[in-house]
Amino acid sequence: MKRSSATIRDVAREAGVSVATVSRVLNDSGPVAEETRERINLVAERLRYAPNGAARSLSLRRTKTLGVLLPDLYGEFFSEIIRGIDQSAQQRGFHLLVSSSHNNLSDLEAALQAMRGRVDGLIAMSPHVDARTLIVNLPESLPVVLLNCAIEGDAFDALNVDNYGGAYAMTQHLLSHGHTRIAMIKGAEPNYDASERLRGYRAALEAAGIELLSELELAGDFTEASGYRAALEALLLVPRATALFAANDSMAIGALSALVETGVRVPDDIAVVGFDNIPIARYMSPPLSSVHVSINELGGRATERLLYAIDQENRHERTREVAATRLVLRQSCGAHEGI
Amino acid sequence: MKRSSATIRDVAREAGVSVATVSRVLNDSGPVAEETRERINLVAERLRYAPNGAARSLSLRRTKTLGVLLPDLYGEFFSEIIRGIDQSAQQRGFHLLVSSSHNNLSDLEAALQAMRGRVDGLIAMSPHVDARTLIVNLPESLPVVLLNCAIEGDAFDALNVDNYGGAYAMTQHLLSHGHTRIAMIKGAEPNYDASERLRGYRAALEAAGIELLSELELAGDFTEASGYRAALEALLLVPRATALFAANDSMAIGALSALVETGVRVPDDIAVVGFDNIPIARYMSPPLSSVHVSINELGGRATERLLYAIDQENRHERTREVAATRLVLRQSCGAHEGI
DNA sequence: TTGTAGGCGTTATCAG
DNA sequence: CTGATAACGCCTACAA
Repeated sequence: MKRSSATIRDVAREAGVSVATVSRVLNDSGPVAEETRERINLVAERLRYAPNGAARSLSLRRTKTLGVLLPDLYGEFFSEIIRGIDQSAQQRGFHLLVSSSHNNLSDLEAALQAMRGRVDGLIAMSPHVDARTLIVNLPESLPVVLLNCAIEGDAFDALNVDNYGGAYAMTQHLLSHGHTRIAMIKGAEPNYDASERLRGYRAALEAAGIELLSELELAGDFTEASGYRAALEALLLVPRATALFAANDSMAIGALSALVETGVRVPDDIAVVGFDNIPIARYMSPPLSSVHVSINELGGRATERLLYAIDQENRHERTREVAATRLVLRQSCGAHEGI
Repeated sequence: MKRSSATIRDVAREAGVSVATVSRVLNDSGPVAEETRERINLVAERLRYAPNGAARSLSLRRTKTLGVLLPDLYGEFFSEIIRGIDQSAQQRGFHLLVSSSHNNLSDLEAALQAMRGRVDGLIAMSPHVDARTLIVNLPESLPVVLLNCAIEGDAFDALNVDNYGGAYAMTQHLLSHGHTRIAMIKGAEPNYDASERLRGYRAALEAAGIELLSELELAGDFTEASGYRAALEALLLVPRATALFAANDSMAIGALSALVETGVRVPDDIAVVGFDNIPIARYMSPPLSSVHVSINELGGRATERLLYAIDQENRHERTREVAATRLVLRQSCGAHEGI
């Protein structure tokens, strides 16, 4: 019973041929006599031979795997996005090397370093990541697609959600239904999505000639718990806000829960809306209105872009793409009844 | 401007030393004069040198990465479990090669093959996977931890949720509160979790001397949508069921939604309970009672086990571990009011 | 159609 | 302390 597994040499020896021939039949490159081919296949199967990935990558200079850099895997948003990435990648025979939860910069740099020679390209999604860090830590030959990052310059391909536009549109919608005291539950602070959504909210209010009140901008960190707390805070405002715009659905769901518990009716007493339109939003009670983002499509799109960049050996134009959002109006904002 | 990135040779040449010395300072193995060490570090930094992972793995015979095999990444359950795995892995400096969405067997086999030489160990979580497939497709030297798989034999380390016990306990709880007509929304069919949970439900009913009725076992597939549909079906039963036990929380949430929409009060008219206790369960209205599973802890635990196996070079006893569950009773089952 | 040999980038074992 | 040099497992000219 051998300790380590069969190599191409073992197969060659058993089949009485050279490694070159074995390699040829396994990748069917080059001509091989039908008879030897069969013999080799048989031996390979018997020995349960499978090529060693590391050796293969080293020799071929490509790994057939994509690196995915994430901030943290919490919640449905990320699970959806990875899902989108994985589906597209798998379709093209690529694997995923994921690395998440980078709180500090050195963690991130370490992860970046470790990707070297292990991936053919990289999808980076840390909202904290700035381009500089990436440029410094990556070989220029590695194709990169930035997903939802605060981008500066045009060194990378980038894919962003229209956070600003979505927030603007949703705020405008609330305004058009008579709300003037709209509170926003903000996202985690140094986050790009968070600040863009806040910017959209503010811009819409200003465009409507409504004064921005800092008391209406409530702290949050994208978790249900923070949405819950923020909603309780919102109830203390005088006069009370008539609408609550959470920077993501998780917080909106937390807020809904707080309101139900305190006997505040949604949407009659207060309207609630979220952002992302995660699958579960539709099943809340009342069903949650939200700014729809095609999350897994976003992941898929990023993968396509990356694979293209890899095919072109990075000799393509860098482009920036902004994924549109659209409002999905359900009962939580009272749109159905028309306030 | 060089096309490909710097190798250890480049660093050696620039610093006027041999590759061996460079390797020594980079991994600080072996003694090196302080002066040369500094020089090498400087050059390495200037050249932005980072060791090639593939070459490193090939030479060291270990990759510092763990393979993760998943059925599909849908929903909060999987996102939580990967999160748990990733956290533990990262702590020990390991990366994750994930591969999911294996519908057919050949996909799975391909993924397994591709892991060869790319990972130091494997966490497999497909509820469809049977041990045979794994054994046949993996080199015996690769440590494997089975997570929530239908296991047979003792060829692998295994970690399971106490699906049976949890379902039994929850059913018993409902029974003890006077429910006798308890409907179960089943999980996706060939799934191990699904069948174990069903088995627990049935056993509890039988133990209470209650007849099993097939009309009370409703089809589901773990998605919110299927829970929604099942709840509507349940309402058609005569006499109506007084409690609804969904095989996971997503379906329970779908069911809640359907009940609210049709004006059926929970828990007054019908109790609803789920399984998994995903983070969002607590924020439903009414808050969802569920069988708690420490999901991300489960992932973390699996990782620990795998890392241990790797450390022991697989020369350890295989063990099977069952993670306990506990009931988390919130308002959706009326436990607070005591039916 | 097949085999030989060199290289992919590192690490590690020897001598010096 | 440092430098050759042989692995690691695979692919691919180039020769035969």
